[in-house]
Amino acid sequence: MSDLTGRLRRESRKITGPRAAILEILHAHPHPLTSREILAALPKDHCDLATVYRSMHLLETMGMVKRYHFHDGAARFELVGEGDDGHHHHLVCVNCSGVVEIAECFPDEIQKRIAQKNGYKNVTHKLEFFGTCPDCQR
Amino acid sequence: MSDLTGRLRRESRKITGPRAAILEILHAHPHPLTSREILAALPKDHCDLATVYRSMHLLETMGMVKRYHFHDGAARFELVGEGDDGHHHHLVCVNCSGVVEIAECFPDEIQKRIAQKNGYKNVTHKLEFFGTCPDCQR
DNA sequence: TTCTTAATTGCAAATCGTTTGCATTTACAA
DNA sequence: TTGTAAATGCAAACGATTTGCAATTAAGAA
Ligand SMILES: [Mn+2]
Ligand SMILES: [Mn+2]
Ligand SMILES: [Zn+2]
Ligand SMILES: [Zn+2]
Repeated sequence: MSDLTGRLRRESRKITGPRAAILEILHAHPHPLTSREILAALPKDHCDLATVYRSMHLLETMGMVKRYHFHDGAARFELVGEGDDGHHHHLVCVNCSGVVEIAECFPDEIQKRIAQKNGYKNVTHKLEFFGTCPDCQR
Repeated sequence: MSDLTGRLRRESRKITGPRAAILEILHAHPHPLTSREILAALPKDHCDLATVYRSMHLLETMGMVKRYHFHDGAARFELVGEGDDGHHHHLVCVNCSGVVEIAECFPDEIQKRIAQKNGYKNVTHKLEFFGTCPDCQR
């Protein structure tokens, strides 16, 4: 947690109450959360939704959180470890929205081939899996 | 094109001016288009944006178009061939938004393994590649 | 510790993509 | 030709996100 605030300080950003609280929430949650969910999880409902949005934007540009998009329109955020680049994928239940973290990734050789074949540089990917979780299969 | 109207008729949906025009546009464009882009491409600007949205919704539930999400918030649509299920992916330039159609797909064995390991059924995936296209590399 | 100031916040209004209610029009089968 | 369900236009409603602005505050300097 102190390493998180350290990263903020290093870029001359203030360590404010809302930010510390948001980082706590993200730290305590293993899965992507929407800005609204973060706000709801915040103790004492003490900051504005706009502040959550602004915080997520800042943390994202600092590489401290990753943004994900599942089936609904809302963005979801997950904390990224200090060294880690945070790249990974999810398996989402189309019925209950339950999320499973996935270790597998798109094969790098294939991605390299795609990049080269089309002359694109710095190619990355967004990949999410969708299906029906055990609980939702009747 | 007649097979498209046929699919509409088969479900007792009317073949209206706007719908025919929208199908023309989609047929003429090889890449995903936003509702707004479709409206702009429409001859004589003759239908309402709400009608485009309603049409895309209908065509999607009929399996005639596929919906995609790239980096911005807008949904994009592509026509699906009659027999085809339309599943495929794109390589999008993060600078100019140029799109390349990609033939490669996420390896099925790995997806099966992911599904089985987590007890999920009917697992599918959404996968898009992002990078810098040749023109945007200076 | 107090001062100074740029960074941050709350609040409300604005934006953007998308949806919806409703009165009016229209495709098309009988 | 006619009856009727389906489709449309228009404007208002929506949900997520952004932004302008005046008031507040963290944190380095003095
Ligand atoms: Mn995750
Ligand atoms: Mn395509
Ligand atoms: Zn990956
Ligand atoms: Zn695929």
